Amino acid sequence: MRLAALHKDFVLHFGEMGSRWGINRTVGQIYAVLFLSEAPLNAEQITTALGISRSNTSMGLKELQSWNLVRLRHLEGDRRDYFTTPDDLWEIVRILVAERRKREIDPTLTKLRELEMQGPQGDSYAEARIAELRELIEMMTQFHDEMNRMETERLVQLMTMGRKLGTLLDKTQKLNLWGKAK
Amino acid sequence: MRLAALHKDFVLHFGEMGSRWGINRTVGQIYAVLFLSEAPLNAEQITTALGISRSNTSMGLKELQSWNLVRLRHLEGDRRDYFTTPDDLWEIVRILVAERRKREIDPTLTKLRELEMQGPQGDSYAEARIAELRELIEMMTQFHDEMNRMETERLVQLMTMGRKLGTLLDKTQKLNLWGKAK
DNA sequence: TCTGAATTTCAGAAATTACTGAAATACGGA
DNA sequence: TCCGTATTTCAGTAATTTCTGAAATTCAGA
Repeated sequence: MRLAALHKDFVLHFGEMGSRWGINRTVGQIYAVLFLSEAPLNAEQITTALGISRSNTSMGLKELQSWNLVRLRHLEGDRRDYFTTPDDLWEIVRILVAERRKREIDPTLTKLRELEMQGPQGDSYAEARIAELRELIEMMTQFHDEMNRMETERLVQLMTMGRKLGTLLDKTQKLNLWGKAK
Repeated sequence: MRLAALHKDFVLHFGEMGSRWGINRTVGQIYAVLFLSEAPLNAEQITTALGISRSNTSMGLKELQSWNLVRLRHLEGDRRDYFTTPDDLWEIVRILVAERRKREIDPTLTKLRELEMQGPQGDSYAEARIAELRELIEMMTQFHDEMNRMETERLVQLMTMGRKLGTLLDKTQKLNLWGKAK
C-alpha cells in the first residue's frame, strides 16, 4: 500500500471497520482513500494506492456507487472516470442514513405489513408484537422523513440544543405553541 | 423448522436480514423466535423450532447476549436457562442504537482522535477532513447521549411532532426561550 | 463428593463471500 | 469504421465465516 503514514493508518482502519459497516474491507479502503483526497482519483490510482487488483477496484467502485457514496467526475481531455466523495460531510451522513434505511429497515416494514394483511392466525401475542413493531418502525421512518426535509443548519441547531431539548418540549407545550400531540 | 406459518415467515425474514444487520442468519432467526414468543424459551426449544444444532444455538445466544438483546431468566424448579426479549420495544431500540454506536462509531472516533494527536503530517487537506469528521461524529454522539437521557414518552412526543419541529425551532428562537445556540 | 443434565468449547467440514487474472465489452477519437 | 485505452464481467481460487458433532466443562441436587 503506497500511502503516507496518516493515510495508511486511516485507510487500514476503514478497511477493518468495513465489515461492521456492512461493506467489505476493500470497499472501505477505497472509500477512505477517496475521502482523504482533495483531487478526484481514477481507478488506476486507487489500485496502485491500495495494492489490489484492477478488477477488485472496479467492483468496489461499483458497490460504492450503488450506495451513492461516491461521485463520478470527468476531467477535460481525459476519458477515464474520476471519483470523489461529497465535500459536505452532512451530505454523506444523509446518504448513509437513507441507504441503510433502504436496505435494513424498509424491507422489514414491507414484510410486517404483508404479515398483517394475512389476517389473524390464532397467535394473538405474536400478532400484537408484529403490529407494535410495525408501528414503531413507521414512527421512526416518518421522523426520518421529517429530519431529512430539514436544512442542515436547522439540523445542526437541533443537535446542538442538547439538554435544552427536553426542557423545550415542556415550555412549548405549556405555552401551547401547537395542539396536543396525538 | 417447526413453526406456524406466521412465525415461519417472520423468522425466515429475520434470518435473511441478519447479514444486513451485522449478525448471521441463525442469530437473526433465534432473535425472531424469541421476539414472537410470550413465554421464555430454553436452548433446546429454540434448537427444535429452528432445526439447527444445539451448539449453534448456544453460540447464537452467546452472540445475542453480547449485544444485550436477550434477557436470561430462570424458572422455578428448572435449572435450564430461559431467554426472552424485552417487552418494551423502545428499550430494544435503545439497546440497538447503543450497541451499534459502540461497535461502528466509537472505535472510529478513537482512531480519529489518535490520528489528530500525532500532529500535522504535511497534508492539510486530509488533516482538515479528519478533524471535520471527528467533530461531526462528536456532535452526533453527544446528541445521542442527550436523546438517550430522555424518557420514552418525551422521545415519542418529539418524534410525533413531525413537521412542526422546524417551525418550532423558529418560533422558540424568536421568543428567546433560550440563549443563541453556539 | 458423585451423578447426570445443561451448556460451552473447539476442530474440522460446509457454505459463503471476496479477490484475481484473463477475456469480453465499451467507447472516444482518428 | 477502426484502433487503442478504459472498464466490466466472470470463472476459478482464496479467504473468511458459519455450522456441526464430539468432547470438555459446569453445576445443582443427591
